[in-house]
Amino acid sequence: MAEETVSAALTLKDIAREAGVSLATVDRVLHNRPGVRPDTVRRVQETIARNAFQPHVAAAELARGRARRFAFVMPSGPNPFMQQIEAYLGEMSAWLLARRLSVEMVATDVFDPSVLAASLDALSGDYDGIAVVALDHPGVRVAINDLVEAGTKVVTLVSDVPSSRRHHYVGIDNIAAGRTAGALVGRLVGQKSGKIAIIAGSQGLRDHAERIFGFNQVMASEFSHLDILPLLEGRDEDGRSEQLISRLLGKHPDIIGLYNVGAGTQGVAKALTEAGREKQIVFIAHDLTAMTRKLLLQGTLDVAISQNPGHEARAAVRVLLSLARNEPILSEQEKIRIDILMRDNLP
Amino acid sequence: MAEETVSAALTLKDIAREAGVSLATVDRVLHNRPGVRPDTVRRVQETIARNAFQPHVAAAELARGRARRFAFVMPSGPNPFMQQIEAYLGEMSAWLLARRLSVEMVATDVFDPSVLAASLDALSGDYDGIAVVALDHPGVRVAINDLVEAGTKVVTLVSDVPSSRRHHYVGIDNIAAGRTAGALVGRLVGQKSGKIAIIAGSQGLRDHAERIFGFNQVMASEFSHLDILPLLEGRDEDGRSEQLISRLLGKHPDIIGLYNVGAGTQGVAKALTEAGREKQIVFIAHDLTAMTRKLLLQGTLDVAISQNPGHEARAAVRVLLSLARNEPILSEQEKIRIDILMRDNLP
DNA sequence: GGTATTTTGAGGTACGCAACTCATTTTGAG
DNA sequence: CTCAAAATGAGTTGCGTACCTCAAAATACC
Repeated sequence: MAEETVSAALTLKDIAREAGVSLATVDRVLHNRPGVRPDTVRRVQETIARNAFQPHVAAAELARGRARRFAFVMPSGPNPFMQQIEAYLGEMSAWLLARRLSVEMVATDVFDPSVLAASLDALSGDYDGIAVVALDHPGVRVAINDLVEAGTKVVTLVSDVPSSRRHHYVGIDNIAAGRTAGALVGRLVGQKSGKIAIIAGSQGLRDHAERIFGFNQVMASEFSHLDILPLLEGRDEDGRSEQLISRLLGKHPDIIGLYNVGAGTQGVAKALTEAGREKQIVFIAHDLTAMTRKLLLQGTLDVAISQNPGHEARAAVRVLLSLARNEPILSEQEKIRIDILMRDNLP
Repeated sequence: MAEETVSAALTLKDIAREAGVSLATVDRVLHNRPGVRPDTVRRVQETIARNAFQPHVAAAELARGRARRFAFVMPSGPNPFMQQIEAYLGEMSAWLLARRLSVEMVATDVFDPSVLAASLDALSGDYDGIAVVALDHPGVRVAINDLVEAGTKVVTLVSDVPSSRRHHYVGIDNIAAGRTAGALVGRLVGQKSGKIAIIAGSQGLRDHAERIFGFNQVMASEFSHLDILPLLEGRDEDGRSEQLISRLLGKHPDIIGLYNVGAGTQGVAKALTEAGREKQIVFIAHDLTAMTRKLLLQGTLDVAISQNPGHEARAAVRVLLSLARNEPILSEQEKIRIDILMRDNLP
């Protein structure tokens, strides 16, 4: 009778034996520690590659002892989107605890570059990884690069700083989001012709500017028969947005579409319903909140374009963890999709 | 100077001390082993709860030694959707290896209840968890229940068997998907009136039947001015679907909307373009493949309703793993969304 | 009361790796 | 060839849990 061939998973010891070196040397190679001849490094790495060896993540985690600390740098003040991210992190607490990970929230004024940069500087050295809702500004870029230089893993969240050396961006392509909004407005107004209104928080916000850009791109190239009204800026405030839209509706009885790029959706909706035109005007906005959900079900809001905040929170944690462990990232998994939410596919 | 308060994570030893029992007893409680007085069990559990203690997953994983084995029971034959799931599992191979997990594919005729049930029976005892694309049939239900009874974790994938004792379902709500399709057709045809065509693989397939149900529901309640043509059955084959649609288009010059419930989208698209009516007719189908992607970009297909196969593959693995570890499941994370994909939000 | 049974304690081993020390060997420069 | 520096080997310890054995204590039963 043949002996049973037990294909037990390989261990570092097996790699050491096969490469003809000691465990200590394999360990040095694996962690880029100095004191190994380039020749030997190659030999060990080849053995690892040939056997498709992966260190047992549980053993590695257990052996390193210290827990990993991550920080989420988020805007201060009451921002529903950010509050959702925080809530989803809370839902993960058992998951985090079982892995001995700690995630701390750091609130700061992310809209002031020097304040944000100072906040980031202050975190240096204390954390293994940092997720930050960042403004794209030279000072912030430098602060991020300093963190990376010091060995901290950095992930930008929701808003990217592409010119920095951050390891990863967790968020959507806002130009594509704007294009999606444009295509939906154009398609949903049907054969009618008329005016399209567009309101944003501010053109100075990178994500808003990008959405507007994508929106205009599609409107110009595919729905040029529609008349786009000049952009309004509502500063993401309900009151101001309502005022602006009310006035606009009064002036233009032939508005058939409305795109709200940023927050303040409640104000916009109020203006629409008070004018009694919520059924005639195609209304598209961003993000799924309790309020936009209600508006979708009522029919006031036709489409909500959304990025899943739960997914973003979890993806940021997973990416930071993979980076800290020197594990490959499942890019498909961590990519944030542009969700088109209508009444019937509400999650 | 005050001593530093090191808040090291709790261990089983700490729980044992605080509960006034030995490590062995805590272990017995934690793993539901017999030989502990109910009174003591409660005391230990309370201590665990009071401290929000979570066993260190890495230590637990390392200590148990044996690797976990999972099986994916999938339809045999060339099914692009299933091939995608397989491909995504392949992308996870490093991730799986690092956790010493093995995932094996088992192809079978999932459309024959007795064959499927026999396949499931044959797997009993060999696996820690099984994900299965299951037919909803009494024989299959029994096979699933037997597996659960024997301690195997079972997850239904894409197609559910709600009456069984499976631990979890990874897939979408197909009624909601049909409703979404209906709402989109209704909205996108605009003010026009005319006929709506609908073609499915077979009404006998549970997912198809559910989508049709949802679709008709919305059409009846909200777009009753549209004339729904009798359902065609294309058996998910391109050739047959093309024939059926060609004939239908010839008979009805006033078709303005078309919903393909199942596969065979290529055939349907061919019939549309050969009739030269791909721009006039709103066309909605399911799933994102290389082909539907092309059709979306061309404008032949207006919307693809999709469930992310990568997400489904990963969610199934994660859920099986969490179940095997007796860990809580992050339900938000594992919920599969109904994706509305248009040209501008293609992933 | 004594005996059988149940419950609990004490302790050990193993899992695979990180991180470290110290001794030894090899290499390279002069 | 000599000596210093670099490279490598050999070994230890500890991480927190699972799983096991055996003895001791507590309890139940008659």
